[in-house]
Amino acid sequence: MKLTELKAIQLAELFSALSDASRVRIISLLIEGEMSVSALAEDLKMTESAVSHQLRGLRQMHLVRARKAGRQVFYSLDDDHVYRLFSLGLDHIQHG
Amino acid sequence: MKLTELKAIQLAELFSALSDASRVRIISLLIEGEMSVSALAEDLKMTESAVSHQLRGLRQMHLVRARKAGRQVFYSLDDDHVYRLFSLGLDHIQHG
DNA sequence: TGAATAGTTGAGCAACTATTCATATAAATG
DNA sequence: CATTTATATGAATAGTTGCTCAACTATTCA
Repeated sequence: MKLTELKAIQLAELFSALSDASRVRIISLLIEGEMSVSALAEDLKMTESAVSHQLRGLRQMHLVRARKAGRQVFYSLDDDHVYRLFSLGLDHIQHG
Repeated sequence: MKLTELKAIQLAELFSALSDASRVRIISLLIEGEMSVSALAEDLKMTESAVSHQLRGLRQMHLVRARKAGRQVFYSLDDDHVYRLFSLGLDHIQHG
């Protein structure tokens, strides 16, 4: 499979979005359903600022989507590719 | 999906292995079949040292496997999870 | 055995990343 | 309007990563 340099970079960027344990845990929570920034922060025992910074990256990669409701922002998974990548990854680390 | 901290770290490490354009291009070449370090280096226009460093990481994550033949070392994909992660990733960046 | 070839490895450095802290914005509340 | 609450953002910093270079190991061949 011959990849253009551009596609290689884009693929690497996609996987980079999942290459940090904090982001992985954020995704794992969002698989259950949408959550606000502060709920994520509390659950993950991270500051809201740190969570917000990470969500920004995930948003830019179109892995999560934001819905504003009053002063809260609820995040959810943007499409099911994310969930499938996640499951495949789990398969690999479990019996790999 | 509630993840243990350990699994979150392992998942992040797996995706980290694919989070660099050089490694992505290495994988994309190995999808076609096994290749020696120097063949990879030539194809990717990287030094053999740089390729070798990257292959080490991929080996440690069990994404590639090494077969020694004389003084050459041929690398190939370790299992089909890699290919499937790769394809899903491509799906995402193409119509995501 | 000695020279050449294929690959690995460790140190060092530049570039990047994740977090914290302080500050800013925006919406609800009094 | 002023205050509080929820989130976002920029700068600073500590830690990580990917490359190069030099040195090393292992194998082949003369």
